[in-house]
Amino acid sequence: MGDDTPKRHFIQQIIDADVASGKWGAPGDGSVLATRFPPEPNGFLHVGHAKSICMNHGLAREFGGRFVLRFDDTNPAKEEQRYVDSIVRDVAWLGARWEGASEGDPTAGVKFASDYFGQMHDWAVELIEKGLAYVDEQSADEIRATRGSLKEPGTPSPWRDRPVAENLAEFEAMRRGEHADGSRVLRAKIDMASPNMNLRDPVMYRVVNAPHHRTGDAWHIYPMYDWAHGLEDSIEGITHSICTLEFEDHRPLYDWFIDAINKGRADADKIHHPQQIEFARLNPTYIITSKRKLLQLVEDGRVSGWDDPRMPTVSGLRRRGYTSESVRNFVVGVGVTKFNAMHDLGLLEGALREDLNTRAPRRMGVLDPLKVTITNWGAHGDEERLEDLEAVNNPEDDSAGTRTVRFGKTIWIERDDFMEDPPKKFFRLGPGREVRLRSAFWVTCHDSVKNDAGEVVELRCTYDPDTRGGGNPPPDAHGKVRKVKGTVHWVGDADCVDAEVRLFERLFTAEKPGKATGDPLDDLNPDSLAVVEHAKLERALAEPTPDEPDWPDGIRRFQFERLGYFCEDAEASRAAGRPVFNRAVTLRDSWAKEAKKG
RNA sequence: GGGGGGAUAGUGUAAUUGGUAGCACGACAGAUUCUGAUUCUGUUAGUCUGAGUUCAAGUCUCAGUCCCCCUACCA
Repeated sequence: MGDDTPKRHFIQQIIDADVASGKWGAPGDGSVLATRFPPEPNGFLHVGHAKSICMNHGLAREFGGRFVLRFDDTNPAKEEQRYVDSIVRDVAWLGARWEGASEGDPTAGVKFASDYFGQMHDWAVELIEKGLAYVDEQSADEIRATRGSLKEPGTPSPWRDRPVAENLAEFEAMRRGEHADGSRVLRAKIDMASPNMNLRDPVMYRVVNAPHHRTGDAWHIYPMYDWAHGLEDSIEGITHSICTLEFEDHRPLYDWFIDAINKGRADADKIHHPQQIEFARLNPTYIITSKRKLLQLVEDGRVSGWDDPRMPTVSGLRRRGYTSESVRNFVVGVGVTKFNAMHDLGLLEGALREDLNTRAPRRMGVLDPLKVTITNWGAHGDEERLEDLEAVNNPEDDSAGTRTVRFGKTIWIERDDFMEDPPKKFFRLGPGREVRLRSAFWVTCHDSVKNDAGEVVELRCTYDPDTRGGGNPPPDAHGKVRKVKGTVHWVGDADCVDAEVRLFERLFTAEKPGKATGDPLDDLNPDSLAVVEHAKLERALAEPTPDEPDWPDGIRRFQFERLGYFCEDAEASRAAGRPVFNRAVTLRDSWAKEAKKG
């Protein structure tokens, strides 16, 4: 305590003890550790999966062990190749390198449960032969009805005690596709009276006469999760099979199946028995992670797709401008426990700001442009004159260098940065007030021009040539130095590009979407997307410049000074034929807080 | 009238397994600042309840309370 020993979460502590005792190999040899990420290819990955990926991969890396990426593709009805492709891409983007990964081939080394169907089938036959499994001909409804309830035991199936030979023959018929979907299942013979529902003769195989995205029509039976999962782990030599809390009740079954296979075998022939460990899933505020609800958002057109920048999907976060580093920092910061927590979404946003603050080049952009005419510019007949000024790219990183911004008679500032009748604490432009234009000059507002509707459409200001570069002017005759309270961003009219900027807010207005009515969609934020059609950005933003960092994912990210962090939406830019930027997150804004107080 | 898990400042997470309850985020106040950003400093606030064991309990015992999960041929 008080020292800098790293905090070890409970799973690390379990592994520490296992490595020390040599549970899986020689004592002290961490290379025997093996973890896995086992997604079902039936949807897109979201932040919650990111936690699992980072933890499993991080553990393997920390101990020098193995990390396996394995698809749990045991249900052909719901699974598709396109999900495999997106998941592989997302896992790689998050920075997790799985065993067998290679630069050239995205799916190199990726494992599939379907590759083990043959082995699983043989083991199932073994259980039948041991009298530990039987083919049940009851319908799904009958099975459900006879399973009992939480407080009452179930009743045994009439098929429970049929002869081994018959079971073998029936199972073989199922496999060959001689039975209709739903007509038969293979069940483990455990205990219909168990207080743990999972042990009431769970289904191991069901008949599905449908093509599988990888095995085609080779199979007519498909294994259930409980039967398959531990076997997949066993085959791959997984030592610590880490899953979420709701599988705690399944652990006895996980162990039962492996023990059943090992029953009667000599020690040398026993299959590997991994340890299942459960942890609490990630549960950020203002977010939903239900695949069903996420799908509904997409299908109802509430968002533009799975990768809409407002979506909590990995692809959404990526398009929003999140870095994989920030996502990783967020999930490790949240910790690993068995407590059902609520994670403040502000932590995710903060992780992004923290990362981008040090890395993102600064640029200037005006979202809601207000014209400013410098009335004393060109007082000697050179009104067209433009002046190049040097602006620092990143005050947090000297190596980021500087760039040139071009100043002239007409410039644009943010409409918010002017008030006709400003309160005392407003440090920006107002009648008679002086501010600094970032990296440029100090200007004083003398006059504003209104349109017929009474809206201010132009500011007429003078500039002070002695403040070139933005620095303080020389002291006056009495040695007094003029001060200015505020600095505002701007773009020069002669040196800006027209762009579309998309501003995102949280997708939901409630901390726990759906808490009030049961339907998260009732808490949708109607203002989660605001499109700025005509922002004016400094020219450097239009095309990549050599002074920009090499982002590993190729996504250009910037801080628009005083506004927030933005990334280029390359796809949308191409489609629009002009730059399109997405706002990832705003800067912290203590003025907005102050202004709200009144 | 079942089974499985969990409870430490507002939020999240530690506490050498019985020995000074710490960290991060937030909030608040101040300093610095060519971004009302960043950075820095300070303040704030906690062991679910009640008994018990002990010199000493977040930690051990007992009894409660509250929360989450479990009745798919999904994973």
